[in-house]
Formats: sequence, C-alpha cells, structure tokens
Amino acid sequence: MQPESYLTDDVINEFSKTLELFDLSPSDSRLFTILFLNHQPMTLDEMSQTTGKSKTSVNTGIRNLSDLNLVNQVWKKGVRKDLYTTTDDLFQRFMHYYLDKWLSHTSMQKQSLSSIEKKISDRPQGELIETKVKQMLIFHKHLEKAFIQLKTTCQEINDDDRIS
Amino acid sequence: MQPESYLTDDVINEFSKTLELFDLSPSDSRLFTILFLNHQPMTLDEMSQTTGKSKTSVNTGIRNLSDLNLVNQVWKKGVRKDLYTTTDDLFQRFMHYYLDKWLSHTSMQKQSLSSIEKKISDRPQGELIETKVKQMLIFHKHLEKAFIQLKTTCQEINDDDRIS
DNA sequence: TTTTACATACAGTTTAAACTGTACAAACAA
DNA sequence: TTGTTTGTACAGTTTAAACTGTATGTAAAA
Repeated sequence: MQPESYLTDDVINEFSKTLELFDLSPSDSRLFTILFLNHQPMTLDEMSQTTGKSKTSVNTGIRNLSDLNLVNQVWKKGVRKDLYTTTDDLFQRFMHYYLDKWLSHTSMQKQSLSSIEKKISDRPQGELIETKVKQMLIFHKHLEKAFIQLKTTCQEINDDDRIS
Repeated sequence: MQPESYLTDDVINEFSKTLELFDLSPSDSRLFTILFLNHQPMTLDEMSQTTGKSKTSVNTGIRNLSDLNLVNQVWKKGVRKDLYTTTDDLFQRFMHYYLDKWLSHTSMQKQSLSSIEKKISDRPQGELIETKVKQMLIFHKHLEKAFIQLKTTCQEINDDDRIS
C-alpha cells in the first residue's frame, strides 16, 4: 500500500473518532478504518506497515475486532497469509454489537440487583438502601426499554436502506 | 459515614458497572454511586474517606461529574465545605448527557466528512476514497437518525414515569 | 523428510492514565 | 489585621494499558 495522502489521513482520523464512541480503543478504531478504506482484504503485514504498528500489535487488534464480529477473515486461493476485511454494512454491524453489549449488560444487572434486593429485604437493616436499589432497578428497566426500542429503530433504518 | 457493609459494597460494584457503559471511568462511576447511595449531600472529605481515595482525586472526579451535569453542588447554611449531591432522575440525567454526546459528535463528523468530500471531488484522484467517504456519511446519518429517535423514546419513558 | 513462511505466545519496555502529597490561594473567623 | 479552613494547582509516583522483539509452534512447500 502506498503512503497515505494527508487527505486520506484526515478521513482516517475523523472516522476513527466516531468509532471510539462505540468503546473501541483509538488503535482498534484506526485499524478498522484503514481496513475499511482499503479496496481489498489485507494481511497482517500490510496492516502493520500501514498502521505503523508491530505485527503483534496488529494481530491483537484484529483479534479484538474479530471477537466483536466487526471484521471478517477471508480466504483467497494461492494466498497463504491470513486475510481480513470489513463489510459495507457498517451501521448494522456496529449497532448490533453495541446493542448486544447494552442489552446483555442491563439484563444481567437487573438480575444482580434483584438478587441483592432480596437479601436486603430478608435482613431488614436500612430502609434507605432498599429504596435506592429499587431506583436502580427502575433505571435498568428504563435502559432496557430504551435500547430495545433503539434496536427496532435500527431494524427500520436497515430495511429502508435495503429498499432504496 | 460508617464503613460499608459487604452488601452495600455489592450494590456499589454492580451499579458502577452499568455507569461505566456511559463512558465514565471506573473511579468516577464508583464515586457517583457512593454519592447516590448517601442519604444526604457529601463533602470532599467525606467522599475521600468513603472512596478511600485522596481528596485531590475525589476533587477531580467530582469535577468530571459536574462537567457532565451528573451531580449538583448544594449549599447549606452554616456549612463551609462544598457539598455535592445527585438527583433521583438518574435515567433522564444520564441519557441526556449520553445523547448529547452522540448527537453533537455525529453532527460534527458529518460536517467534517462533507468538507473532506468536497476537497476530494475538487481534485479527483481516487474514485475509491470518494465512495468510502460517502458510505461514512451515510453511516453518520443513520447514527443521527437512530439517536434522535432514542431521544424521543427517552422522553416518552420519562413522561410515562411522571404520570404513575 | 527438511525448509520456509506465517501466526501467535510471552517477557520486557514504553507510554499514558490515575492517583498522592505538598504547596499555594481564596474565603472566612477572630 | 492575623490565623484557619477549605478547594485546587502542580510535580512526582504508582499502576495499568499498549506496544515491541524474540521465540515457539504450525502448516504449507520442496
């Protein structure tokens, strides 16, 4: 890959900032963006060269992104090196990962707090803490509701997109 | 403040984990939770004691939370020390802060990318990069749409809450 | 089989963030 | 005014994360 033009570099920097909102590290965001901008799948060595990071570093970065299901490994006959690529459905992928994160977390926390609530009411020590835990539970219920709705919204956006 | 019971400590740990989803640091999340659980406004010294962190550390933590509009400073006559407290409208506060963050960011990035797009089309070098930037713009438009809808949802949740 | 090319595990290093203690400044009390 | 009490700026330290280079293992090529 040829050295980046300063304009391409701007694109990388700007887009990476957005990806960081999804709780990706700056490095991982940058790596993803570079991979996304590339017209074809890249090898670890190529990514190492383009990012200016060591191969090991790129390897763990790609592993992170793969675990979140944000990049894909592809095979090309004749090529021995591992090849990675992104897909064009940026929005769907990122939102799916993000919503999953929120929803699985809120679900777990609701359980944890319920269980704590029980223990507290068994040995009635403080009214105060009990009230607070109730508020926390409501907070989580609201969160869950909001993000379930967001999921629906994303589905709609995706559908609209497919039609046009 | 008396030493925390292990049960209270569980509550703090669990709830803090949720707050971290809002991009608060573990320390700030913990600080907020402690403040929220306390039945009355707390001073820096109290928070320092309860969190086990230095006063300076608590000070910067509170400053962070204040900047995000998640805690309030209150005055009590006769008390010289600064007093801080949280409010009961957890959901509204956090979502407001969070949505603002997303929406202001996406709005800015849309502008940045548009501006870059212009520069690219002026000096037509690569078709590829142009296409990619267009995709990024669509990505941001989708994000904006989704989070604006989320804002509406939160408003509704909040309204429902106020009635009951 | 041996040799080569690659991914990855691991130990050590660098870098950045969080935290602490001291020092200073502002507000209040006497 | 002077003496106290409090918040905060700052320099230095600790801690955790990111990164690197070497070493190892594995799969393909010869």
